[in-house]
Amino acid sequence: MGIIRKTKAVETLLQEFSKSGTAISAKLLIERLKSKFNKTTIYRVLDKLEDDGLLHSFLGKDGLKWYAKCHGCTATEHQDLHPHFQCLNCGKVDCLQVPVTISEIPNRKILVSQVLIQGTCEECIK
Amino acid sequence: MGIIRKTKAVETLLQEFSKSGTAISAKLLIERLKSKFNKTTIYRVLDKLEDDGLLHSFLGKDGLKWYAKCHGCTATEHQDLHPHFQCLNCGKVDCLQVPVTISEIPNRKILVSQVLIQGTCEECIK
DNA sequence: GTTTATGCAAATTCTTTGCAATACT
DNA sequence: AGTATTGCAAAGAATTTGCATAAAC
Repeated sequence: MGIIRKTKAVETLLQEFSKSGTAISAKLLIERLKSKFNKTTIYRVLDKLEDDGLLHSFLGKDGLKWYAKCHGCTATEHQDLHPHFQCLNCGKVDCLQVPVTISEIPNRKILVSQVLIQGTCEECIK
Repeated sequence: MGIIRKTKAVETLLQEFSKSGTAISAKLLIERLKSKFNKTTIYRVLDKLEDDGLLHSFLGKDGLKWYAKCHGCTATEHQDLHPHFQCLNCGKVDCLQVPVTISEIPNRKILVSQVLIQGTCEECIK
């Protein structure tokens, strides 16, 4: 909630997502930016960016929290439900734009759906 | 791997899954069975049951490991990829039998897919 | 100047490991 | 008897919290 201040940590993290295009785990970001920012800061900024609809998160089978850029989300509604693909060989997580169809479920209201597909990625399949 | 001994812990855990029909988190099982078994035992038995194709696991958005009974899996292949539904109100996780369609992804080999749908469950929607 | 973000250390939470004791076949 | 399982305590790993300092608006 609230306004996002354009601090160094916020800008740096947003840059990481812009230049990568894939999902990135909190752990990886902490490792990558440990000379510049404290891990607590990274966790807090990621959390805030998610709150404000700039990132969305999901848990990989590795138990780590992964973040990716949202496309068309707002602070109140996370619409960007694209599936994620995690390579079981190299661990990389990509955002996919393939459609996932989930039929209506009687008596239940669907708010969010999280699809994690696992397999072998483009690089590792070679 | 190896033969599953029908120990009390194994039998008790399998019973929990039989009588519930829903997915159950390791944490909940530990809480529920803490007078009978050590948490280490519960983690280890769940792990073994998964290895042997009797249970499968996934991570909820809560960061907890959830387990559910497999249908038609073997120790070598986990075929039971039904989606899970987690109620954001009461936290309960159900196994659903609705179909999920994921189209082929070029240059990638799909091995596993995990679908977690979140929303409001039958009870909480009333 | 006031509010919000940051860094550090410590605490939390879930899960795993080592090892001696116990139970299973 | 021999092997796998169990319990307990301690270790691990990721994340969160409290609080004083620093930066943003």
